[in-house]
Amino acid sequence: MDTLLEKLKENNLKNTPKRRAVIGLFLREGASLSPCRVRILLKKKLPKLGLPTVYRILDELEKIGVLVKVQTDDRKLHYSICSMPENRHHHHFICRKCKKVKEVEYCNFKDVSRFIRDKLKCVAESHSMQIEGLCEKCI
Amino acid sequence: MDTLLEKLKENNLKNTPKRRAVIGLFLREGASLSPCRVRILLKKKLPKLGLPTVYRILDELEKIGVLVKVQTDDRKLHYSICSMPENRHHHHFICRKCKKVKEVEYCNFKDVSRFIRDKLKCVAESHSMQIEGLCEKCI
DNA sequence: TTATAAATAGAAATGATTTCTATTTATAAT
DNA sequence: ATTATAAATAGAAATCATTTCTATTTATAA
Repeated sequence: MDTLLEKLKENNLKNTPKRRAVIGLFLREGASLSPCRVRILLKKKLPKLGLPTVYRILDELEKIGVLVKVQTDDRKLHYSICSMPENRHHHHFICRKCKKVKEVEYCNFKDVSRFIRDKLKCVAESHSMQIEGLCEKCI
Repeated sequence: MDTLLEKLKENNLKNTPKRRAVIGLFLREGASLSPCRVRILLKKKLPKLGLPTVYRILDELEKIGVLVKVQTDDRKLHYSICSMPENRHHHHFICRKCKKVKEVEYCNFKDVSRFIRDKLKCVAESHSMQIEGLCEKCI
């Protein structure tokens, strides 16, 4: 938590109660959350927290690397906490039951891009992968 | 084209001018298109084509396997034609310049799911991957 | 040719996300 | 501690993709 709060300062973002609450929530939940869900879960503690504020906070936290966007089938915004050190490439596993997100430090970009080059004559520049399944607890 | 039109019949969908036009468009373009873009591109030929109709046609064509949804960063709907025989697992490469979509018959799901099982103690059930880059013509 | 269900147009609703403005607050300098 | 300042926030309103609804039109099988 403290490390994450320092990140705010490093990036000239003020340490406000709402930002702390959002970070704390993601740490507790460990799951991917939509802006709407974030608001609902913080409703009791922060009844005046507005949805636009939630959107802005999530956006800021993503920009400084505290959160990551997670792709979902419903094409809505979802974020989860990101504990991976900056710029360390990785993917995400999401439990389809409890929505917990785990970081996956496995990648085969080399093989993929070789395939793209040899078979399609194209140049792969980036890729993203989402893996869905059941986590340890939900199996 | 004829193969695709047969698919309509197989699935009890009528062979209408609008459906033919949409399929034809995707065949010509070979790129991923949003519903809005589909409408714009067909405006001249079908001035009365409504957006709700486009949405419904795209949805139907996806359900019968003529089109596939393509994931994009903007979290909007995008489709592209799918020439891969049913249920043959594959991924998609999208050119970031011209938006052309190419099917990628390469997958490393075995390795990924082994990693998920051994390192995270989770069970991977499905995954999706998008690869972005430059196609032959746009390099 | 006709009867029928399916397909469509167009208006309207929905709902996520963004923008805007006035007010409040964290923080650095005193 | 106080104060000045820019940054952060609330709340209303706008935007825009997507969906729903209803009346009308059309493809197709008999």
